[in-house]
Amino acid sequence: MKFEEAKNQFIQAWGTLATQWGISRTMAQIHALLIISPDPLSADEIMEELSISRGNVNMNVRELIDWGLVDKVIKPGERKEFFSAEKDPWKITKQVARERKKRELEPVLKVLDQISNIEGDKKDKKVKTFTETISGIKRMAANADKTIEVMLKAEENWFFNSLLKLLK
Amino acid sequence: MKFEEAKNQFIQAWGTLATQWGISRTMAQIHALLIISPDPLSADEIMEELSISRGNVNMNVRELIDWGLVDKVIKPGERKEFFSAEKDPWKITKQVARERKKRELEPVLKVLDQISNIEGDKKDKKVKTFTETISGIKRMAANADKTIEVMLKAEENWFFNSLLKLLK
DNA sequence: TGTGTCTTTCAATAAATTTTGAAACTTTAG
DNA sequence: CTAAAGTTTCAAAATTTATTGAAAGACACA
Repeated sequence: MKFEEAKNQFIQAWGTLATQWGISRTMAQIHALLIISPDPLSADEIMEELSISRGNVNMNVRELIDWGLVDKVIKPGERKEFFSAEKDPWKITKQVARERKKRELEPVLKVLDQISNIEGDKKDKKVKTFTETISGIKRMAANADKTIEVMLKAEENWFFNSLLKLLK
Repeated sequence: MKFEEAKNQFIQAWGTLATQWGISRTMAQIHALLIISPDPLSADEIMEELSISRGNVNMNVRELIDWGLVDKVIKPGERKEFFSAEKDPWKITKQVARERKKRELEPVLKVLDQISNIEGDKKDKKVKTFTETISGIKRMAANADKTIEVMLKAEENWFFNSLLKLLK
C-alpha cells in the first residue's frame, strides 16, 4: 500500500470510529491528521488536507485543545499558529479516559446518589425493583470510577502486565 | 424524592449518557424503563410511558434485542409480546463490552493491519512517523482487546478485587 | 377462509447536529 | 495610527439522524 492511501484510510477509519463515540467525525479526522504528522500544522494546512472550512477547523481544534489532546504551538518568527497532537497512544488513552470520567461518569454518579433514596412503600414491587437496580448500578459505576483512577496512575506496561497476568 | 420523579430522572439520565456513546436517546430510555420494571412490558406500555410512536418502539426494541440487552417474552394466554431487560449491572456491562469489541475494536484492528505495511522511503520523516504511530496504536488496541477478553471471563468480584489490589 | 389483534416496514417529516463563510475581532509591525 | 495577517464567532444552510403514522404483513382461531 502507498503512503498516501494508507494515510487516507487511517484518517477515514479514525473518523468512523469517533462517530460511534459521540465525537464528531471532523474532530477525529483532524486529530488523526495531527497524530501522524511529524510537524505541527497550521489551520490552512488542515483546511487543505481535509477540504473543510476555516471556521470548522477553528471550532474543532479548539475542542481538541479542550480535551487536552492537541496543543497550540508558536513557531518563532511565524505569525501563524500551529497545532500538534500527543502521539503516545497510552497517553492519549489516559487523557480520553480522564475526560470521559469527568464528563460522563461523574454526572451519572451524582444523579444516582440523588435518586437512590426515595420515599415510598418498600413492599411495592416497583419501588423495590427500582431501589435494588439503582443501588446495583451505583456500585458498578463506583467500581468503574476506581478502576479508571488506577489506570490513570499506572504506566502502560505495569497496567497491562498486571491485568493480563489475571488471565492465566 | 418521590418514586415517579426518581424514575423519570433515571430514564432521563440514562438517555443523556447514551447519546455520548453513540446510542440513540430513545433506545437508552426504553432500556432504562425495562431495567427498572419488575415485569416485562408490552409495546403499548412503552409507548405510553415514553410518549413515542409504535414504530419507534418496535425499531429500538429490535436493536436492543440485537445488542443482547433485551429479551422478547411470551406470556401464556396473551397475544401480545412483552419485553424484559437483564438487570444485573455486571452482566449488562459485559454484554455492552462484548458488542462494542465486536463492532468497534475488531474493525479498527483490521484496518490497522492493512495500513501498517506501506511501501516507501523509510528515511522520509512522514513515513517514519506514520509507521511508528500506527504500530503504537496497534499495540495499544491489541492490549485493550485482551483486557476485554479477561473481563468477559471474569466475575465482578474477582475482577474488581484483583484490579483494586493494584491500587495499594 | 375471514376477522380481529398485534407487529413490522418505510416513505415522509421533524429534529438535531454539523458545516460554511463572511463579518467582527485581535495582534503585530511599520 | 493603519494596514496586513491571522483568528474567532455565529446565523444561515446543509447534512445527518430519529420519529411518525399509515399501510402492509403475520398470526391465531373460529
